[in-house]
Amino acid sequence: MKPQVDLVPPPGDRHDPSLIECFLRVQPKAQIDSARKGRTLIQEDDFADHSMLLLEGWIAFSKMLPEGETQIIDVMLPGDFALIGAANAPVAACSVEALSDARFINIRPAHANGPRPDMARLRELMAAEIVRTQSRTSELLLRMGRGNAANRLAYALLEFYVRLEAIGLTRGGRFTFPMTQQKLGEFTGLSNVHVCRTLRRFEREGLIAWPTPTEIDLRDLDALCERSGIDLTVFRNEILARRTP
Amino acid sequence: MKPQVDLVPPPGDRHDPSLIECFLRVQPKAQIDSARKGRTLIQEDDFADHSMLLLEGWIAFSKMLPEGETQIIDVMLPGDFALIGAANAPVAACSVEALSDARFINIRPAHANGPRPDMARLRELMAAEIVRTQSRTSELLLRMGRGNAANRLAYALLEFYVRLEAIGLTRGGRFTFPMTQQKLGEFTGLSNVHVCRTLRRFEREGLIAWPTPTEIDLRDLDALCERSGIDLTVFRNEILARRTP
DNA sequence: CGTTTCTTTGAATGGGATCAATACTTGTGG
DNA sequence: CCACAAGTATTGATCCCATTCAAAGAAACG
Repeated sequence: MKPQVDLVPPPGDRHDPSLIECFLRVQPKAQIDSARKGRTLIQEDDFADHSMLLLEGWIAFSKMLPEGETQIIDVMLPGDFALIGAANAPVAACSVEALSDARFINIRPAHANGPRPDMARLRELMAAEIVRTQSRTSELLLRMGRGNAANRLAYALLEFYVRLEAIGLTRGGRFTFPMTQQKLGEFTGLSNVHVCRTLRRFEREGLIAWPTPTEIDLRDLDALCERSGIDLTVFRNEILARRTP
Repeated sequence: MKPQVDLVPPPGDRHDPSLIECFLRVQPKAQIDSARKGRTLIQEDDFADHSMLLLEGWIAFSKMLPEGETQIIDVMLPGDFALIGAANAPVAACSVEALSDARFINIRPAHANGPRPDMARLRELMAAEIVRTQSRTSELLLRMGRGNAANRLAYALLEFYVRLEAIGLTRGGRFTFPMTQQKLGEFTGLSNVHVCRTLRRFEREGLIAWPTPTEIDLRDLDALCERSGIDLTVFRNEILARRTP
């Protein structure tokens, strides 16, 4: 696995420190955990009062109806922060599962709520990450309630693309995509069958391509934006960290 | 309008201070704003770096697709706290609209991030509120992706009931309900027509009743739980503040 | 008391689910 | 290295839930 240094820009680079940098400065001895693909880290309704910082890999938050129907609520990508529980709300709303091999840090409540100025700075960055998580979930919920299959899938693909591009994990419109069509259906609220149909249509229309089984290539961003009802500039402004305020 | 004292339990009552009490202790001179029913307080994509504390009334957070289709993301009830933006993420993901006459306080970022212990306590309560908001949104998203009309509507009604009961705004299964069927459709991702049909079916089956046009009465909580796939005990534990940890 | 907004009900349409069958991958152990 | 199993992708056929369109009551409101 790659070292976490990937997420830390070279010194001298003029930028706001990332949440990870900031946290590691506050808690230099934080323990780094890892999980293999498919591993469930937390079960819905389990006790949990902590947060999570993802260093590497993809992680899904999901919920299930009594009959077993599953919905993925959010996907964490490298560098992301997520509130799972809090001291006064110590119940995990979602199950947490590794969609790929992953490395992460668990943040205990006491690790961020102290009086020191560097912790205050850390909290600012955490608050911003929470706002962006809420933005993503809102966009997804909007399309779950009001969009059709093409709208939802175009949105999902663009969301992954924009977020991965911001951390340098794309080449052109191409990126590693570790989700099966089943999982993509759980994210978009569609059956695996209809995910397949809709993606094949996108492919026939030249919107996307599958260069390898584990990669995807967005070939027509404008068309995908149009289908998903997204304005890329506005969208980036909403869900990406701004490095130079 | 009622005084904010409604939300502050009588002295001598053994309990954890609510977020509102805690905030008013930290910022006693905070300005209280009010808005009439139907008023839009914030527009999607507007600048916003603050949070909101609702003292009285119902407030909706919503998003819109380019064609105008609207989805309500979350509804705030009296006593609720919501993160709208942050210093490092100063964009509102949602529009904010008063569903009834409402009174609220805007919380600036600097008002909660200081080193004082009472602010640390306030942040603990804020973090818990954010976790519960995420829980609600996750439950809604789950049903938006995987539930049918009956499931979604039963969930929505139960969510309002459980939250209102916790703050003493119900009598039996009965409570004031200021949303039109149109708005309820925007919350559950259904057309107003289908909301009407499904609610009438609930009524015929004895699950609910409309004692007055602005009130609703949940007459069979067990049946509503079964339709929505909710276990009331677990659900309360997830979305309600615990007053005696 | 007229006007707007909201609710209610019917009929027709359609998008996506489900069921089913076949290929294609990937991984495992003999 | 191959045989087999398990998971994943693809495509067709059918069905059903919810949308849309339409029109008429009912309630709220100035």
